[in-house]
Amino acid sequence: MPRELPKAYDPTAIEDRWAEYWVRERLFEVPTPAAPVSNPFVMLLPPPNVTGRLHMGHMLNQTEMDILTRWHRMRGELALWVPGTDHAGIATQMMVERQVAKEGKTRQQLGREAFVERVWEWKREYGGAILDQMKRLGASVDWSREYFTMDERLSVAVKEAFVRLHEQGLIYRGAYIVNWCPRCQTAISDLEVAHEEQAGKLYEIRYPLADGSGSITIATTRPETMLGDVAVVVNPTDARYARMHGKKLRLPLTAREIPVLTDEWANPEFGTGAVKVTPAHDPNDFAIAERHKLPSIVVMDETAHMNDAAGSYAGLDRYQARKRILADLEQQDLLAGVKDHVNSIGKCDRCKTVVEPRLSTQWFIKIQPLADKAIEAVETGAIRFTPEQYKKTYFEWMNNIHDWCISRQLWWGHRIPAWHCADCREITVARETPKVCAHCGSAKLTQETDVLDTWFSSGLLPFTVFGWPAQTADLAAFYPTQVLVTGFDILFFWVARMIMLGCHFMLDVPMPDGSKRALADSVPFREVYIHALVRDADRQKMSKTKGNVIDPIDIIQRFGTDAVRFTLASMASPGTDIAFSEARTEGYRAFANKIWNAARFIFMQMERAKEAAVSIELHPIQKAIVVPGNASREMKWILSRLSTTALEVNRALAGYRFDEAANHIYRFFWGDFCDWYLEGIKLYLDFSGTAESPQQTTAIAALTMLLSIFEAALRLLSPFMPFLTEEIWHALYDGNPPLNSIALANYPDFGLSAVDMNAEGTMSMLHSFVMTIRSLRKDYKVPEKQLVSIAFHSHNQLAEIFQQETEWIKRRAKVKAMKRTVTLPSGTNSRGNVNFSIEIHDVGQIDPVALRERLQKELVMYQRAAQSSTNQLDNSAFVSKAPPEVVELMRRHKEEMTSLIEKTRAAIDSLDAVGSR
RNA sequence: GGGCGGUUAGCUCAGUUGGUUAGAGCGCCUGCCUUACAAGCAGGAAGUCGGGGGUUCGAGUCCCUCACUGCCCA
Repeated sequence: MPRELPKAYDPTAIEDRWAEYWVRERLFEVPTPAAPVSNPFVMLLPPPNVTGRLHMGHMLNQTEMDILTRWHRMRGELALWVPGTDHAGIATQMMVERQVAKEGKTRQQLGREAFVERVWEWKREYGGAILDQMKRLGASVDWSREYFTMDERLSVAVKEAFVRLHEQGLIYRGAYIVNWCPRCQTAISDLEVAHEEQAGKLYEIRYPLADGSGSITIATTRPETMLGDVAVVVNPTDARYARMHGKKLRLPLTAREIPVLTDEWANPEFGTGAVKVTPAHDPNDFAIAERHKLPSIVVMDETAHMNDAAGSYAGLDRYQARKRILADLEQQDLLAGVKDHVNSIGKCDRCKTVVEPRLSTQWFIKIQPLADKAIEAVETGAIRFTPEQYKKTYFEWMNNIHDWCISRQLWWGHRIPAWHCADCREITVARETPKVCAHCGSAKLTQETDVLDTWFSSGLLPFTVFGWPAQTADLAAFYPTQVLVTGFDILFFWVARMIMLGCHFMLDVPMPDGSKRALADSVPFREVYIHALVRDADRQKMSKTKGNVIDPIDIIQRFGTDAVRFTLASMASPGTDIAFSEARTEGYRAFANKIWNAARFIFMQMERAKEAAVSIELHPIQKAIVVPGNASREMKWILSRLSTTALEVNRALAGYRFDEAANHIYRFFWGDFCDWYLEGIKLYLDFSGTAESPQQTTAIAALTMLLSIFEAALRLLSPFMPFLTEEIWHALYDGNPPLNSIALANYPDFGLSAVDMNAEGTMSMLHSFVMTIRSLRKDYKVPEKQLVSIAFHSHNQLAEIFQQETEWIKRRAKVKAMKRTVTLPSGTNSRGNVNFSIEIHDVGQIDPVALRERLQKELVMYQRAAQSSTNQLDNSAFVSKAPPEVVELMRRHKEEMTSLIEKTRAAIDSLDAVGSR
């Protein structure tokens, strides 16, 4: 006996239980296959920051991945989804620094070792929060393979990757201008800088010639950097300054003299045409200085305060210094002008502090050789993007790529495996801590203090999680992964870098059979699916400052995980951001409730059967549903609808059309299964007859089919609503299912042969027959419960079907008597289409004005449609050029319109006749 | 400045290679507590597909152009 279900669907009562069950039963763990598996479905979870909390973006991302994984798993493929977290260098360090600050200490006071230990403590305590939230979403990941980017095994791999790149000459160290965040006190990569337009000023400053023969006026947006000026450049073609080439200028506020040089960079159109050169604090100036072999003078420290090189301004922060410098210049009458100017300033992605371009010694990856392979991988189709347009964005970036600054002045992260020699000043890069300097043999070695950019380690994940650099069985079985599902915001940060690093390192790893690996098999994943951003219902980007952040856990508690998952899936159409609406989620909770109640109804019928001592055989997870020889029209129809839906869902999911898949299932479940099938079947579920009476035989057949269809439909829905379907599925088997989980059952896919177009066509005719009667009833104000008599006219074949289904029609349309007429109904109280006409009797009071108005409107619409098809058919070009089936379709359409016009006219006429009586 | 999108019902969005009367959910209107479900049932209203031009027998769909709007990169 199936378990009793509560009357109302309550997700909170079931979801925690199953979420916990799936993890406890280790249902989704995938051991290393003993033998090679063809086309396994392998996917990596984009690791959330270990400091993170689950947000809607994660939920969308994880819902999509879970649907894919569950779908592939149910299709019988090996499906492995690997979860993990990212150590998130800056973010995590910041968090723990704040914690330490509450104790009145700084990380410097603690010292590096003690501080890093504190971070580990923090991670052990709180680091699992986001993955716990993920468990609540029902994500079917393999928890036994959970990774953390700072794990020992992954750290070894990071070290190995660094050393190899260094050996290959692809990592270099040098003093260059980098983006420096004065708050985080570390270098950051170009990608971590967000540029913003801001209203600023353009200051014009006079630099007097040293020989007293005049001055040059330069224009700058950052006067405080002038203390580090080493030259002024003008365009060689700029006649205004021709006489000054090579002369010396006296740099105001300092005791230094700097030359006037010529350089193409100076734009005569911009400002005054003369540009100050501050190589240590501007990337363009740095390039100019390189061309002219100029020195660099750093005038600020790591915190963007002026340093000793800034003379009397030392100690001021950069904005105070600017004020003071401007005041001093003005006092000396050297400030020639101030103009409004919109300039673009770079801010640190993480803390929004204005980035200070700064000359410092950093580690870089020579990126071009890696980028070349990464471009080729996408060009040759070894990696496919969905939506395809992102390919362009990818190429755009890849083709204009710059070397990647990978060193960070942080303590939390993978420390660079390089050692500085105190004696010869050379650097030794090594896998293991070296005893002596590789260059001079000295033992005075100290390890590099910098750590690696977090994205360096995460870029390696697709192979390091499977054991690289060792040639493990996992790596052989699972690399490359199948797909990466992610948002466009980390396309460059992570996706592009995984492609570059994957292609680079994996190309050297032989295939499982020992043969050489091609580029197409070196890629980290074969497909990239990029999803949209989740916005609020007003399409605003969610942000803490705006206060419009929707907390997924909160929304889950109100509507259930299944409803939220379904909302996200149904709105996830590629390339369009999701405006997350609660109204929509409410609608899908109603959908879940609908299915819940369908289950209750079905269980009641099972109960009734049991009471009548009838045993129904429940066929589990069968590949195909067998239609009995004497199957009813409705049975054939619902099976066909299920098959069609399964076909469409499978096709949609293969193309990442989660929205289409979800909508097909929704329409099937509610529109076909509940509205028609479940209502119609009530007619046949009469178990009161004696054993083996026709009545009971029919009932058994009907219930058996009902159960098969419902069970299969649950499987179809399961990847989208795993909790609800798991609950009902277990109840269906009275808590004793053939498998531990519906998620392990196979996914419905009955093939094209199971589609019965004839049955679908006939049923839709019957449906429109019933709907026409209902519509007439409403038009003629027949009370809801009152039965009516009808007369109908139709061509022979269809009329026979209507007659065969008399009982069904009577019940569905509240009809007491149904009569077939040989001729068309006279027109009174009648409606119809090209296939049939129906006249109802026992009508109530009508609103002739409103009805007439509506009929008149319909008439106009039909006439317009008829006219347009007549025009087309009269056009010889159309008839000769359009495909014959289109022409034929148009003919039929015209016929149909003509018939509708006639019938609508007749209805109007009869209405007028009634009115005039 | 360079690049990529979007504009379809009151709202949020679908609309495959051009082809009948452009669809869905929510909302709205009307009537129903029909014993699975009022988180429901039944019926209904609602769009000159951003403007203009072009290609075509035929354009929401292809091309040009304008307007508005979003994002990415510099």
